[in-house]
Amino acid sequence: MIRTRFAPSPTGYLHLGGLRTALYTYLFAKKNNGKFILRIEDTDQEREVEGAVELIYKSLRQAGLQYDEGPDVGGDFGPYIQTQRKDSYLPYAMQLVESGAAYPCFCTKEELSARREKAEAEAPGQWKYDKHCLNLPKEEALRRMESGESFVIRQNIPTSGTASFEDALYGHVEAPCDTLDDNVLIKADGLPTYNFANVIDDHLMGITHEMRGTEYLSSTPTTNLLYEAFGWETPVYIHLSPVMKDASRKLSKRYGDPSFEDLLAQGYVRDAIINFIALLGWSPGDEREFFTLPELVEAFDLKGLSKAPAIFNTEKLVWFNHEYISRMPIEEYIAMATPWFDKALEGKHMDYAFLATLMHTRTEVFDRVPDMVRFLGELPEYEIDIYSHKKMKTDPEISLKALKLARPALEALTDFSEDAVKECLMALAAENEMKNGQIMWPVRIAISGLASTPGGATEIAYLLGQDECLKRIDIGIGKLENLS
RNA sequence: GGCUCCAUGGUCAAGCGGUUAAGACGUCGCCCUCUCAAGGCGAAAUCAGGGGUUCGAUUCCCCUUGGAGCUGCCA
Repeated sequence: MIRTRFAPSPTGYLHLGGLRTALYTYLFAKKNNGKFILRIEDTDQEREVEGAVELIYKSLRQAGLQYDEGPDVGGDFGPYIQTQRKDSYLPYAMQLVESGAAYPCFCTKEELSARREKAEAEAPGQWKYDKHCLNLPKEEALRRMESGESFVIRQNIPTSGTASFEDALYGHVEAPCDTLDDNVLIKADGLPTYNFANVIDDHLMGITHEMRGTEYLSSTPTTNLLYEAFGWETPVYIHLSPVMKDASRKLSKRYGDPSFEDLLAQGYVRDAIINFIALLGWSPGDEREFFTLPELVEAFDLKGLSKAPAIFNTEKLVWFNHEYISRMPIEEYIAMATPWFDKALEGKHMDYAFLATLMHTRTEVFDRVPDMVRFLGELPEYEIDIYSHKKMKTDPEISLKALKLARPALEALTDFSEDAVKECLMALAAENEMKNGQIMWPVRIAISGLASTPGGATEIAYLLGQDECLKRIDIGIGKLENLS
């Protein structure tokens, strides 16, 4: 039975790189009929952010990545929050101390930094812990530990040879032991470090495949030594390349890059985000590009994972979002768009269902909707030069003529439906031997005040209603008459 | 500095010794059209550089260059 885990630290919101790691971890488990587990790694109490754990639950749920075991859903291998497993780590560390794979260290931070400073002066960048406490007599060490003296437990890395592991993606990775440091396993506060907690918990929770970011690639030979020291079977390692903002920066909150929640709030739809994220660093191997979550489960394969970092390209996300929005049923669109319509048209009566038909295929991201429809609520200021359009063969003079023709014709209409307006305006063009565009363009400009709009003159006229249309046409006529 | 990893168009990427080097986004052009979108058609654009190995390298090896990560009592 395959078991994978997503193990975030509660240090803030779920960023997109984290979301992608969670996604792949979920997909791999589900593809293989395995279990997907959530574990909270909160051993760094200082960095913990209030409410971050709940945010992780919420984001994962919103993303549709339901975990089979986790803090808020239970499971047979709990607790799933590391601080709640606090007491289970030290005995394992002591087991290592017993076998010589680890040792207690009483060096204070002050002593350490003094020695480090001195060493740096002689050989810059060469400092490693000097194994100062390694040779303390065992009895003395135990006595000092029991006396309540502050201590940490360090991993005893061999001074020669190499440490290595096999990665499903990167293959054989090895590092010379003499470049590795005697890492702290148990901190002075009694809590384990990431590297140690991870080994213990993954083993205890029966994790078979360890998927995580490449930032752990170079520390894995070291931690793999721990598995060997315990005599435990190692999981399959699968390191995932990072999601970048540009060629040299990772996506990060510090530079204002959006989180999953931010994207949702901006009006990106969940499935579009997931679809896009899935394809950032993974390829199905064929030319499909639209996937629902179940389809991703079906298609997912480790072989499609990319080793190189992928740059988060917002334009493509926007494209995906547009596609997903265009494909959603109109009812769903209306429901999603209404709050955004309200934002720009508050208080105005308007046929939202009709407006939705215009906006449906024109919506890329919902937060762009208000600016697109605002002109319906209030006629924007505009320059008369937008009445001129070469291809439509219009200029201010023709426009004035068109508006003067359209004004009474529209006023005479008793049915102001879109079809009726269209019929009326088309007839007008024909009667006066004008091109359709020579009527339509000026009318649209007059009633919208914009060079480009969602929908044409007749659709906008219907939405605005007869009175508002005539008012706006009068304004247009006024502007054009003032010209001459 | 040391160690580890990575490298196909602007971006995501297919390719896994012989291809006209897919596809998508974006860009540009044309068509359609009452504007804008949408849609249709088309175009430009990639194997970082240098050595090998081989009959033949985008593909395998080495070096250089560039980038990333680690080098914390952070994860």
